[in-house]
Amino acid sequence: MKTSLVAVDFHGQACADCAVRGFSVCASLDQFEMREFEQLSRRTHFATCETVFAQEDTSSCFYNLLDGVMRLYKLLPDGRRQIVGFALPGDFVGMTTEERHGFSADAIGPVTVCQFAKGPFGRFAEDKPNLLRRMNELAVQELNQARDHMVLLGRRSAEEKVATFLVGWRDRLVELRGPSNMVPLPMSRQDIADYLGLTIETVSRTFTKLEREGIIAILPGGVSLRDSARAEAMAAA
Amino acid sequence: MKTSLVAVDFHGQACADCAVRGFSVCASLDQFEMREFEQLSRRTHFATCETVFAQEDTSSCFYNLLDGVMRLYKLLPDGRRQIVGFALPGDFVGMTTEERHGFSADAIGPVTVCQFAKGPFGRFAEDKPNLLRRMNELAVQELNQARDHMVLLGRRSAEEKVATFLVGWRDRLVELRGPSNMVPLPMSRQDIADYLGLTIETVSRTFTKLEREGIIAILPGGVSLRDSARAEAMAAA
DNA sequence: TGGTTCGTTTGATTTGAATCAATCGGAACT
DNA sequence: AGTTCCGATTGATTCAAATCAAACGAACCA
Repeated sequence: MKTSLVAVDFHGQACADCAVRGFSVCASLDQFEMREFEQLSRRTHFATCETVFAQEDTSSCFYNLLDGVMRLYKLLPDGRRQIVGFALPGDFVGMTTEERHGFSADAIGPVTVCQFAKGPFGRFAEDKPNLLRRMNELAVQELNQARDHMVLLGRRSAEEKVATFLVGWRDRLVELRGPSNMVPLPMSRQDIADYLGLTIETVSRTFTKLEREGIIAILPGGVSLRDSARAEAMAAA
Repeated sequence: MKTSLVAVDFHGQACADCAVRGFSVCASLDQFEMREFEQLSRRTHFATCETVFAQEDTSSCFYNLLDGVMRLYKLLPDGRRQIVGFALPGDFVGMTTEERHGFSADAIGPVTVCQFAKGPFGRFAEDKPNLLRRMNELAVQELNQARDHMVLLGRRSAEEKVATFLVGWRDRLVELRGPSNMVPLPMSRQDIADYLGLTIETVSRTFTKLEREGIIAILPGGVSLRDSARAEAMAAA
C-alpha cells in the first residue's frame, strides 16, 4: 500500500487512469494538454478530519477531489458554523480569484485530492478556452446549487430540509456509484445540522420522525430510503 | 426623452458611452471585440414590476443590467419565495448553461438592460479567453456572495440579518455612487423579508428596534445609517 | 373633503425549533 | 466484563420568530 501511494504521488503518473478524468474539470483537455496539465498536479492525501485549507488561508492551491468526502464551511467569529456544501469525487474545490479562500474545507474520512498551485494553473488555463468554458460551467452549476440551498435555508421547515438533504445526497451518490436507495451518511449529525441551518437535536428528532412515518430506515452509517416517492414529495413541495 | 431612447435602442450606438462599460463583463473586451459585441446586444427597457424572465422560461438571453434594480428569486410550488439576490447596474444576470433559468428576475422600478441572445453570445465568447476569464471572475464573485448569504440565512438572528443586509446594500451603493450613509431602499419590506428568510412583520419590527437603538433612522424610501459602526459590528459578529 | 387602497407598523398569541438536561449505545480501552 | 468516551437520541422547557389581527398613513381618486 505505502509503495503504491508513493507511485501515484509522482508527477505525471496519475491522469490516464484517474477515476475522475471523465467528468471533472480535466474532461475538457485533449491528450496533449493533459500531458502538460499532469506536470502541474500533485496528488495528496488527507486523513479523517484533517483540514485541507482554512477560511483565512491565502488561496495558493485549487483542489480536484479524487476520493472521499469533504465538508466546506464558513465560520462566524463566535463559532457558529454554516456548511455550504459537501464535496464528492470530481468536484473542483477552492477556485477563486480572491487573495484568501472564503471558506474552510476538511476531510470527512480519508481523502485524496489532485492539487494545483494557483499561479501555474492560472497561466496554464489563461489561453485555453475549452478549460475556461468548463470552469465556467462548473461555477454556474455550483451557483445554481447555492441558490437552491438558499431557498432551503430561508424558506423550508425542518422536515423539508432533512428530506431535501437525503434525496439530494442520494441523487449525487447515484450519479457517482449507480442506483441504490441505501444512503450512506459519512458526515456526523452535527454536520447535517450545520448544513441545514438546524441544531443536532432537531436533525435527530426529524430522522426519528421520518422513520416512524416509514419514509426512511435509520441504519448504522446511513439511512435507507424506504418510501423515496414520499421523501421526494417533501423535497419538492 | 422618447427620441433619445429610440436612439440608444439602435444597435451599435450604446457601448462607447455605456455607464457600465468599465466594470461589467464587457470591460474585458478590446475596442475591436467591442465593435462586434455591440452587434449582438440590444437595449431593452422594463417597467416597474415587469418580469424580465421567469424561473421556468427557456433561457434564451443573458442580461447586463445598465440601470435600475432587479430582484432575483426562486418560488416553491406553494408560493413561498426566496429572493436570491438584488441586481444593480453592472451585474450580469441569467448566465447559465442549463436549458431553463433556475430563477425569476423582475424589475424594481424602471430598468434598462443590455440583452444578448444565448446562441450568438456563446459563439462570440467561445474563443475569447479574456471574456471567459472575466465571466469566471464574476461567477466566482457571485458564488462567494451566495455562500455568505447561506451563512446569513442558516445561522443569523433577525437583527443580524437586517443589519447585515443594510450594511451590505449600502456598500454596494457606495461602490456604485460614492460614499453616503443614506441608504435608499427601492425594494418593499416584503422583498427584504423574502431576501432574509423572515416575515414582513419581523423585518418591520427589527427596523423599528434598530431605530429605537439609534442605529438607523427610517426615512421615506430608505434609511439613514446613524451608527454604521454598530451596524457593521452586528453584521460581522 | 371623504373614501378607498395598499404597504407598513404595532399588538396579542401561537408555534416550531432552540436550548437545557438526561440518557442511551456502540467502540475502544483496560 | 467493566469503564470511559462520544455521538446520537429523547424529554422538558424556553424563546425567537411566525401567525393572526388591527390600526396607521400616505397616495390616489371620486
